[in-house]
Amino acid sequence: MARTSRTPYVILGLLSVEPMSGYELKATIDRSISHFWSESFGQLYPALHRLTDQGLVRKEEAPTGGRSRHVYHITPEGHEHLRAWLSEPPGPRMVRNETLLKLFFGRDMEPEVLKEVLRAQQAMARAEAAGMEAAMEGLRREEAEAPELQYWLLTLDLGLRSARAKEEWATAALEGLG
Amino acid sequence: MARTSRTPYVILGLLSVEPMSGYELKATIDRSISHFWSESFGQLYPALHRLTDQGLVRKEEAPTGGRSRHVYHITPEGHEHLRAWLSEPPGPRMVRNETLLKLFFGRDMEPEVLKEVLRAQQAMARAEAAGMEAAMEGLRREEAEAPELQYWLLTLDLGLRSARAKEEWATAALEGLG
DNA sequence: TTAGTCATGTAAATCGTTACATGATTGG
DNA sequence: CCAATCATGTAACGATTTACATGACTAA
Repeated sequence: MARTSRTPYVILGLLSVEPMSGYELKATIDRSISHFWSESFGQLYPALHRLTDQGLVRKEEAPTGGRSRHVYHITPEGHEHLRAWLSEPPGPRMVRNETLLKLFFGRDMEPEVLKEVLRAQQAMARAEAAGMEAAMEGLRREEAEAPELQYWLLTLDLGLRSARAKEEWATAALEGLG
Repeated sequence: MARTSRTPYVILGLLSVEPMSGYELKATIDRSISHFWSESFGQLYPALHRLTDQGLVRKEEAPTGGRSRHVYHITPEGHEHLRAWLSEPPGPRMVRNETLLKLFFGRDMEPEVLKEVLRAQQAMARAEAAGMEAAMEGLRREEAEAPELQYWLLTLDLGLRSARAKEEWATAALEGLG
């Protein structure tokens, strides 16, 4: 559990790029920052209400036909709030890696199971790296004019390098196990 | 939040190496798996009680003078339970990286603040890599005979490679920003 | 004597996921 | 007509941290 939820900041950040509905926020999160962040509707909708009460976002009714739809806009105070958070140095990440936890106790695993876990990690890392590369290419093509492009690429680049490191690690580990 | 807590498995895993008290479990976690896992007393003590009720660990009174102390031993059923969990393929990790979240919104940051964040990441990654190397050397020296050695080194090796990847990423990013 | 460490525990508060509930629209 | 998608929300449950409470032993 984080001492304070980051959900409001994710919302403010995304709304600073473009006004959106809660549903669209969820879709955007899943599409563009899912490699390092996730949110559920159960967090998003209540957070949007709180942000509205605090005057950090403004709600606008924008129904599609008879289908209700609320588009949220960031307010100047909201933008200020976002910038204040961005200026704070990020605290120490909370680390919880279940795969490493299992490997740490690898002595109690069947050698074949252990190798399978590593092969799975290797394959996943390879796929992840390919995904990052594809996403980077896609961004460069489709968002060539976006002023945020370099920042978005930055996050993908760490994902790519991490995935490659993980793949090399799994490969080396499998070799080491014979 | 994880659907089901991993705390009991961490406990079983560590107790499979050596019987320990709750306090020692916490110290061991902080010392040897802190680079990929953490637990708090608020989780550990209740979990130890539950595990005792389930017969997966056995409690033994081992006071130090007038200071109460409970040493927990893993039972055969506990070991079975641990092995069953280890055989399950690890699920997809939940990803939440606050630093990347901030960088994603880097357009709203002062360029100097952004660079400072990256330099801090670079320094942290360098220190982390050095720490991993030191820990690996330490393990190789002090736990040379431990049958778990190669598994422990495995987790440190991923930490080392990831730290290096991060350092290279931060360096490249700083160059890219001019 | 006092700070630090060893040692065990609980309560409050919050965070976050999952499941559920509801209803309109669109495309096959 | 039916499934998928768009759209908004709540309730229940479990996970986790933080703060608090208590007390003994140890070394400066």
